[in-house]
Amino acid sequence: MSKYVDIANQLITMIESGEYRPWGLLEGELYLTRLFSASRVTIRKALSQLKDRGYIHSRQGSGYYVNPPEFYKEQHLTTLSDRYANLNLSSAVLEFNIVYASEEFLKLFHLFKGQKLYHYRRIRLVDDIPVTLEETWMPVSLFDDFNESHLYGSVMKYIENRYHVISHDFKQIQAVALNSQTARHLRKEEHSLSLQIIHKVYLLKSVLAQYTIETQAENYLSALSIR
Amino acid sequence: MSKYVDIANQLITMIESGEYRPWGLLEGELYLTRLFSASRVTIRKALSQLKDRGYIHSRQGSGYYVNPPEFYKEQHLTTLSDRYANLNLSSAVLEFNIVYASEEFLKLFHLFKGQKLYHYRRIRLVDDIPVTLEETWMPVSLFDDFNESHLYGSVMKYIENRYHVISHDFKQIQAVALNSQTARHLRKEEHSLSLQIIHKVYLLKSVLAQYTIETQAENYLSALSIR
DNA sequence: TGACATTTGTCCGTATGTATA
DNA sequence: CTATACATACGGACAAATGTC
Repeated sequence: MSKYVDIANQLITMIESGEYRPWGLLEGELYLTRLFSASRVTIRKALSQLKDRGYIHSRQGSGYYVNPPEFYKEQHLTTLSDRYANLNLSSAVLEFNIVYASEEFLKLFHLFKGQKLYHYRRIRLVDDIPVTLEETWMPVSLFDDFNESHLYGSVMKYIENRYHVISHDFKQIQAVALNSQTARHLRKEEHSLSLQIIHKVYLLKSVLAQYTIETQAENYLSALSIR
Repeated sequence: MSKYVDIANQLITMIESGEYRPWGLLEGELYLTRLFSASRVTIRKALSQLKDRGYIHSRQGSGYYVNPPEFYKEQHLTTLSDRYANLNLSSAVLEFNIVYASEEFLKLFHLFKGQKLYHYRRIRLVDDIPVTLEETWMPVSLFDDFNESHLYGSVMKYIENRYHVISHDFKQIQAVALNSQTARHLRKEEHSLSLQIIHKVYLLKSVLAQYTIETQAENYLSALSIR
């Protein structure tokens, strides 16, 4: 682990422990260089991570300020396992099979006719409350040792361990009305509105490793931009 | 304008002109330091901007790669004026008035009973096609010279010129079904699904300057995360 | 497999610019 | 006006990953 990541994590722990008031002032760069025995460049890199993740913001000539929890705590637009890090995340598998790729998927995954895809649907639960339903397709040719047992953990982590390179996660968000089956799985009313996030997970270059449709139980996501 | 922003803009122009194939290799840091007569730190800062905005990604030991246009061209989750920069953006004002703040708004804006809010609804059009309907509230006490003429340009820019500090834009996204009036304004079918983005724009500390409900005409947004 | 050059990533010290209080 | 604090920029060194011979 690099030094700035380590420092960033320590600062995040401090902030999440409630050590600072929302909108309150964080220690300055000079103080932090001494506290962590690091150069100013390294401290600034750590602080920049905290900015990107919504924990703090800064004003030239003034200082670093701690953001209120809603800016970093809520349903953010990242991967699911990231969103629910440190939480009691589990899975219920609804379906796992191997299918022939349709015309669209052949093109999307750059496969040849007759090649196959893993296909699964699973519910992700936090503290036994359903938060999303995922439907995913992945090329069999890329993952020869993939099986149902992987669905009970993080599939992203499996892909990372397998290839050591996930370059992109491209997401599109859209509004949907839940059909009766999905609503039942997510314990919502039929026809209630929610958000769907379509993920395209790439390995290298244009190699698409996973196509996922993630249907949320809750009808909101949050994001933050800072100057 | 700082040097790295200038370099970043030049690189973006190069990429958008189609000078590179999607997934193709960008020149290396060393080459760019010579091309722009800048230090490696400055080049890296410029490249880091491009990464954050979805234009490129990098791999240690290998190089910088140009992303396909869908990663940066589409409806991204930023401010509207940012999303449609360089486009022919115009406004149609539906309503502009001054109202007493409700209980909720008094609390949200930290106002005292009896204080007032500007309230407006406007349609934003790109090439005369409606893209969003905005409904906004802003405290009169913060903006004594605000009037309807400002609604035909960027209100964000007006706020920035007025106070020189916008610290945060906190956004929440939710799915909605368009009511008949909104659907008509956005030229969509009644009850069609779309996305709503609720913006809270902050000045300094906890000073909320604007609360906006932005209803999109199109039912999608995109985002990108990169390792 | 191993050695090597290349390229990005991390880290340090230092100087100067600029906004804030 | 001045001190403080963040922002930008330079130069240099070494680490780590990659691609190739």
